[in-house]
Amino acid sequence: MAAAGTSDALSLTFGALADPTRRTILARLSEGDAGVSELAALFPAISLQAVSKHLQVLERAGLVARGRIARQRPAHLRAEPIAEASAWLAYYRHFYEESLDRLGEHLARLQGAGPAGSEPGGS
Amino acid sequence: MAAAGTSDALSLTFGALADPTRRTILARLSEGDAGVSELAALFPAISLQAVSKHLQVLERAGLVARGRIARQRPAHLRAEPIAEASAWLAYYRHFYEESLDRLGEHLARLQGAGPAGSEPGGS
DNA sequence: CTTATATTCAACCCACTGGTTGAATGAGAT
DNA sequence: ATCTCATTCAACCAGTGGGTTGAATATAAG
Repeated sequence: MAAAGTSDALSLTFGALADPTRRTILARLSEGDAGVSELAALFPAISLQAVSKHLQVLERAGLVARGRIARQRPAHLRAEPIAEASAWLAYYRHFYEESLDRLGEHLARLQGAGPAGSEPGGS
Repeated sequence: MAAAGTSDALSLTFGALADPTRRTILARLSEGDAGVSELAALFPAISLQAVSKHLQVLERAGLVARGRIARQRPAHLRAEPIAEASAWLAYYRHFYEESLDRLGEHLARLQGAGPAGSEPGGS
């Protein structure tokens, strides 16, 4: 069902973001463009082809654009869909801001413990 | 292959958000708690059981908590995972803010001005 | 032209997802 | 106890998703 290619932009974006490998790819891309092999080197456990597929998912969601330099097809981060997702989430902001008032400690944990390893935060 | 129940919180959250039906449920819940039948009434096209399953997905992601009032199990919005997702996305904020503000920044630089940048404000 | 590099295509596997229907459970109402 | 409403469980189906391997397609370099 769901007609296979008919998902809306938000669903594509959240769907693309729902995978740790892809989030790591985006984090890497946030530090500069990179080709498939270069990205694949970050994931010794999975094949180059799998990374290529991840890139295609990100591309379909509009989160990366691909160029062509020599025989490479470097991926470039596009943040527009992230902005859209962010805007969608922002609607719920007052809910968690409310709970932040009551649960300051929990907030500290959310922001401090944060995404392990692969996630952004470095540099 | 992801070991079935081993996804991290962020993946569960984004995964739960990647479905329009579930996003609609959350939107409805943002206006007040509701039971399954009440929520199912919003989706004449799909069965009550399907809605119940969606609720379970949202629950697994921590986006809703369930209570018990009479013979109903009202769903209640929990925004903490949204806050986490928001925090993750926030890392990429400067990318889209940059493109929105690129012209302004460029002008500021030409004038030798300091940290001009327009206040993010909204979001 | 041949070879090496970078990436994609194709076929396949299996787990998970979104949906269905039908039966089972839980808890008020009578 | 029985009936009824609200919800979940169970079995099933088709489609998708993440992964694999092997072959194919550019493009650069010798």
